[in-house]
Amino acid sequence: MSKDVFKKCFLPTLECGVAINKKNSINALPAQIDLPVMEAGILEYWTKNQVFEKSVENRNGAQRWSFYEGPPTANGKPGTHHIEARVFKDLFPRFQTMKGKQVIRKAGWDCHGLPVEIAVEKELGFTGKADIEKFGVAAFNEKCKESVQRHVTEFTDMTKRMGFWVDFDEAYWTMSPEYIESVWWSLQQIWNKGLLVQDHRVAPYCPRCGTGLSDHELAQGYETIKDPSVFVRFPATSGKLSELKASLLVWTTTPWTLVSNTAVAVNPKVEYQVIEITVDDKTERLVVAADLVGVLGEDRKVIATFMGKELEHTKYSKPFDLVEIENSHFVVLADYVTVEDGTGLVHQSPAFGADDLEVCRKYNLPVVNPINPDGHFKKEVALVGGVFFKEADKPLIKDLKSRNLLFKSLQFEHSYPHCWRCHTALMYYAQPSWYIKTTAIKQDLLRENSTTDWHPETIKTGRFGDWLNNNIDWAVSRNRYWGTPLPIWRCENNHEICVGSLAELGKLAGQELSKLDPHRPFVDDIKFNCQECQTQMQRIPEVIDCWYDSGAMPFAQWGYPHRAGSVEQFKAAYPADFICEAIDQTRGWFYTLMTIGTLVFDKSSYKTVLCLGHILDKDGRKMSKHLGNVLEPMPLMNQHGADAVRWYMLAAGSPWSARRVGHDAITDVVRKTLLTYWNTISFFTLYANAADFEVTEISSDLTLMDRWILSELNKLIAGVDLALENFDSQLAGSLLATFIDDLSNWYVRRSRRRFWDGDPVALNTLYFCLKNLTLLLAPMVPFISEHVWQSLIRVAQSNQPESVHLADFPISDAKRIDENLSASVSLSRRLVELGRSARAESGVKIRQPLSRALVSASGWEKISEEIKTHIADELNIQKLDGIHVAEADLVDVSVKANFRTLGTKFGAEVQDIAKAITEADHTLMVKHLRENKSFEINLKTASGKKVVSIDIDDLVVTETPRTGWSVASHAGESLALDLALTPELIQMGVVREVIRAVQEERKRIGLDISDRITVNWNAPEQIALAIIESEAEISSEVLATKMMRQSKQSNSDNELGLWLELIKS
RNA sequence: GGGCCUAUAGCUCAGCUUGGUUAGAGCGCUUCCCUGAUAAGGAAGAGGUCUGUGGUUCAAGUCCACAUAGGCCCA
Repeated sequence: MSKDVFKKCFLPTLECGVAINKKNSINALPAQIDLPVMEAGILEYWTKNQVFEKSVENRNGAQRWSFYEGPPTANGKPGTHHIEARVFKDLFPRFQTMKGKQVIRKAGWDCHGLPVEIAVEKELGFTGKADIEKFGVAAFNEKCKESVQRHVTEFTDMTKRMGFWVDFDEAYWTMSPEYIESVWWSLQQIWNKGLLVQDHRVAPYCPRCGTGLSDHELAQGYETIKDPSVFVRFPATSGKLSELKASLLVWTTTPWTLVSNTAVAVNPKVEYQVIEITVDDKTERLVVAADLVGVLGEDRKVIATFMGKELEHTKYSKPFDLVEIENSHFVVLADYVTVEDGTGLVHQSPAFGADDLEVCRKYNLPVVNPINPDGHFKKEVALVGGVFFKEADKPLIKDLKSRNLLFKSLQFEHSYPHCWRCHTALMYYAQPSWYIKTTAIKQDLLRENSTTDWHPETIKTGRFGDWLNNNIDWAVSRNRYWGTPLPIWRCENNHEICVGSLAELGKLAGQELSKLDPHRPFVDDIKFNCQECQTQMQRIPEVIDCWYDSGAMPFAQWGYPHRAGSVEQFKAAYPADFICEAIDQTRGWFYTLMTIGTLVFDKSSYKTVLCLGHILDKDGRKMSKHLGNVLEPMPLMNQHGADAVRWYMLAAGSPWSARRVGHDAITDVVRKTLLTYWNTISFFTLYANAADFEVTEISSDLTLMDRWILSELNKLIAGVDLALENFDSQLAGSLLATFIDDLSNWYVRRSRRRFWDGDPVALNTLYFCLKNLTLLLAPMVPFISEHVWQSLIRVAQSNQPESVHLADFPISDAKRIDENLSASVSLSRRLVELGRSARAESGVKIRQPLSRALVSASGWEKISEEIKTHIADELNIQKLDGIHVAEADLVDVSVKANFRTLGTKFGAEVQDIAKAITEADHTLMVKHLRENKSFEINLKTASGKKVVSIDIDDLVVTETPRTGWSVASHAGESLALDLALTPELIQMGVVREVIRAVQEERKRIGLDISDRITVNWNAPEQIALAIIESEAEISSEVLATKMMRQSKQSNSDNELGLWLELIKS
């Protein structure tokens, strides 16, 4: 069907909400469906009727289920990974809404930060901060703002297309003045607690560009280079090491940092040895970790052994005397020191190493930095003054050698970060920076994490728990332009004040500032006098980490506490019942959200978190522009349909494990599940239309098949509900797919005749199943379920809600669940499979009736006559019997040990028992067991003879007739077909062939399923006799009012030699 | 370099919590069958060193250790 045709038959139904045909009965829906076209219509319907808005309003006064939208950074085009998170962010709010909760969904946009700045710099062709300053901060920030707005449009389009319901009109923007004010307020709270402080921080820094680099920039610029690696002697000058005349042996790959050497770190728990070696007749003593003495060569002697902690405060003579460093040069203890490479003694230069800085700070050691921000040693430094840091290695090594301090020098190949813009080797460089002292609230964070519900659970104590346990203070300031300005003003005498709102700032400055753009450079222009010393205060230059912005969204999205009504809005939604992002957010948003919540409110911002795995390309690699394997979301949805993509993300794999995405994979799941569902809908409408079906209560005279499918349906409702409560969309998906298969390929298949006959009970049962199935599918595949709701459910029941998404989630009726029936039907389906297998094996077509089959299976006795009829009918067999009716000596019995039961009973003896069972006379053993319930086995064991008793459950028994039968068996169940044919059976086979031929002809010439016909026919004599004899049966099957043999007509070339002509009567 | 996650059929994935002797599903492939849901459905077959190596156990895809590869985060 073409898309245009489809639109025609689809849209009118939607427009008026009722069927087009005048009887107000159900329309037959086409068997094919074009998902993308259908979805366009649904999107229109939702917008026009404000269905999303209504789904929220409908739950006014209901229990709140709070969802926080993690704002995407609008610094580029949305990718397929953005769909992934958004599918899950949509599913659970829809589900909870249907369950009766109110779920307010506020969109959000993360606007600030280096990623945006870099994108703009690229656009403008900038290479560094100097270009930005030249261009002007105001103009640059304006460009950033424009860039954000441009990309937000693309995100909005994608989000709407995929059916993610979120409120864009009320979206929060982290760059809006009221958002920034709210962030300021929270920073002031933290400031007031004394947890926002300025400190030195060692960060990767490009000396050429004059700027620090973010981690994400760092990751782009690793290059493999060769560096010198030197082992240097630091002679001890105090304590036992000095008495032993030993030198500390220190290893480093950055000799240039030795100029500012401040201390040597050892691990307190590692064993160190004083080793005496002799090289070229010179004997010396060196200190290295016991595990690393290998670096000293083979010829060595242990003089003394110390634990690292015993060496603390041992003084040594410093390697260079080029800069002044007071109260320093002794051994310090640090847990991070390892014995994996080097010597186990680590040179400390706090200006150039984050670990070094942290360790030295504990010992109150000074931070000395002999290098200018341009990467060159300060002019006044002897030997290397004015030299670029990387160039200083050579002269320094030469100098060490001349003073006999160099023990060994090698070349060392490793990957080292370079500036991704100019390829200059980066320095780790100490810069003043603002910190939030998160280490001070570490215990609170661990407490909050312990009550957080993580999915999957391993993250809680694993990745996230580890991260919290190793928590370091949050370096929150950035020396950049496009970000929330840090609201701290400082005077000449270093008095500082942290401002919490524009009103407060206005008061301080004595001017009306409520309309001030709080961004740079405007905010930098606000100056006022210090209240303590009256000198001028001006804002410090830094902006804050954009991760703080997004982590502040629980309150900042409402403009809390400044905006009117924000206090109530915040309280009603804090903490969130649900947040959901991919795993890379453990140290990102998951962390900042919990940390800011705990800092400001002493309570984490979320109760439950779903942590998704990443999606990968079809070859298992991550998607990146660099590799060119990115799947664009819009074309993906326009090709397969948003529902198809959604179903794939939700159901084809676990939410929390990484998954591959490719076109073929999506096509597969759609064909299998969504189209089967649609086909069943289409099948139903075909017969409901023909029968003028009307919905009624579930009838009391249900058939066994009806009771079975209703039992399965109620199990499904309970199962899907539980799975979705546990955020396990894969389980929900597989339960739904199994039910769709049960419904389509067993219930409908086995009940076809009832549908042909327009049986209202069957139609009503199927309708009830489809309606509930549609409700269950609605949160996962909102488009096709809405389409079915509009074109079937609301047509059949005009009193139903105007959208499936305004309906309530079904409630499972435990009274309708019948586990015994379920087990029986399940067995019957396995037996049918065996029967088909036996048919295929023997080459006797199913169209050829057979007289009898024998069944051997546990549970067979409990199977009702009605189910037996279904098996017989499906296999075209006249009579089914249990194997017990056969003469015992005609039956083969084979027996295998059931290890599961035997193993638990007998443990280690199980192998001997299994052997004894195999060797026993199976026929006798089974006979004995059936009569006496137990059977004794004589075992020969190492310790002598032993008798053990087994029962029938310890065996897997397979019984099969010995001769003249076609047998199929599996796992202890078997079915045997009696292949003997009689003339009567053969004639019945012929009749079936004829009926099939007529039906095929009916379809070929395009008759409607209810058209009555006259059949003109001819056939060879033997076939003709059979036809004449069974004329009544054939007529009724093919809706013939008359059957007339036309003996003059010649035989056709079909298998029977049958000639047919059908005339519509 | 460290931590965590993943590895099962040609492809996409279940199964592992709670070990049981013939490891499943769908798609794809081959050969058949069925025929008023028919561009659907069914059966059989080919296709698996359950990444590898050790260990625990009567028994390991499943539990443990190590290794390899990929992913994520951190250095």
